[in-house]
Amino acid sequence: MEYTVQSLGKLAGVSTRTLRYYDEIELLKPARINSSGYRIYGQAEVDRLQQILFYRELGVNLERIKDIITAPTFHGADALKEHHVQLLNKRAQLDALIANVEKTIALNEGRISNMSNTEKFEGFKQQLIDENEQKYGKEIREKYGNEQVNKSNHKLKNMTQAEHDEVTRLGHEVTFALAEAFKTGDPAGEAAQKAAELHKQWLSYYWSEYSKEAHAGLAQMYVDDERFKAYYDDKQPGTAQFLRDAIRIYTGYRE
Amino acid sequence: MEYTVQSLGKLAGVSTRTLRYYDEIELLKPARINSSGYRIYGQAEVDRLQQILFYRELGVNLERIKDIITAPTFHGADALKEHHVQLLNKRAQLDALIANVEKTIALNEGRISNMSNTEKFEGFKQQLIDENEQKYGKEIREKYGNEQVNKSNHKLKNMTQAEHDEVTRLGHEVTFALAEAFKTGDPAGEAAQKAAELHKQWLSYYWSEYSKEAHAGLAQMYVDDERFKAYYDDKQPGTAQFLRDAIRIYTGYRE
DNA sequence: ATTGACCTTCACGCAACGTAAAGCTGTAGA
DNA sequence: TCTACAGCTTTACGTTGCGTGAAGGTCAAT
Repeated sequence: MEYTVQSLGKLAGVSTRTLRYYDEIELLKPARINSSGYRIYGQAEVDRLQQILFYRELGVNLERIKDIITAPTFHGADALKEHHVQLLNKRAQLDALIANVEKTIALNEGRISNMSNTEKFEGFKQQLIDENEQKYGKEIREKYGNEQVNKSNHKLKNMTQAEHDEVTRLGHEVTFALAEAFKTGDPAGEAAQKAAELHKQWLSYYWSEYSKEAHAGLAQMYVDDERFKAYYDDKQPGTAQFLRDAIRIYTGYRE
Repeated sequence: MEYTVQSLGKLAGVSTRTLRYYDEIELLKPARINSSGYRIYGQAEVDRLQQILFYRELGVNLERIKDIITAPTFHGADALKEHHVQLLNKRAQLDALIANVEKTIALNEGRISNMSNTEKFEGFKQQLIDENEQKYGKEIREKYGNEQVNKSNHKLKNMTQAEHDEVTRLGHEVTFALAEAFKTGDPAGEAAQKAAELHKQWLSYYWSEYSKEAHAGLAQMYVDDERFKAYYDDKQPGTAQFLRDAIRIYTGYRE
């Protein structure tokens, strides 16, 4: 089956402008251009568009979608499983929001007597910030100084929902890549270095400025600090140390 | 309890920039400005912000949110119930999307053998309907009752491609016949009555059950509502009113 | 008295399209 | 064969909802 802009748009529920735009930014090129200059799409493009829309639904920006699905390492089947996890997350968040609106209605009707202002905004954002601050904030401050953490908080505070989703997604990617790399056993190998790279990207959402030294220092902290260690070693003991080694090599700070 | 931009932002999970922007567009003004020019928000603003975020979550644009919640007819409690309905809809859509991704995974793994291209976009398409809902749904509901709109959505969702093509074709026919009839200037004439008849046929694709009263009511809405009026008056001003008159005669509801 | 985290007002930037404008193509009907 | 008219093209400016400095005032603590 072949599609023109209009028929594909109708099928997928997007505008023709959107398809032309996706062509323009090289996110989704038509299979071919016919003799009259019309864009003609085939089955491969239909499937690719589906993938694109999954990512878009999760709030990933188009530039990153392009990077992801054009990467040589991209594996459609894995991506779908990741979508599945993310969509379940999203549904959990939606459930929280529904609980919120139900509670607010109950409050209005006098069926319950009080509701804190904090509760009134539950479900709009994941409460990653507070959790992080409570669990690790204090000790990180003590050991590694206030400055970095403050800056980190500043960025987190001003993060949009989309960015927040993005950083969560990146976090999952790091975990996944790290688990894969761990199997190879080689922290200098390609897989491990890719994981370190992803970790840097993830980190740059928390730090206003990146430095290799700080990155390496953090990696050491992952090993020193029991909680961080537990987090990374959760499924595979030794992962925290493996990550530290990979990052040391990545940053060039080997001692 | 009083809040500054930052504390309110933190509470609600929005950036300080967002709050200043909402002030700028008069969507959410602070309760007062203190002696140093700082924005100070109180409880009323907290509650209003919650309402705003509910609407925003549902994809309503800020201009419309402003119109809705500043309208003299606005009733917070009713709005919350509407949010509840909409959020449940959204969850249903999300479930459809999750079903989609699960089915796609099953297809990839060979557990099922086929999946139509239409199915591959299920759960995305639903969004289009939601958007329509948000744009027009609420006002139509308010004015003309809930039932009709719900039924309309249901039919639209379950339409096959062929039916969809047919309804589109019929829509064009209506437009064409109406333009022809308009030239005669006579809403009781043969041409105009033919157009009204076509309009009824077209309508029956959206409504599960036709009634003359509802038909006449809709025709009146075409004149009352600016968006619909603009649609029909696009090429020939006065067409909306002409159609209403023709339908009134056709249905016998001359009031 | 100096940090440093608050706050303020401009003002430009950006993603992801929407929306004409101006013109070519393909085919169904007079 | 001519004429509509939907449907395709490119070009280009407009819009929404903020992000992101810059330049500077405020407040509490050191």
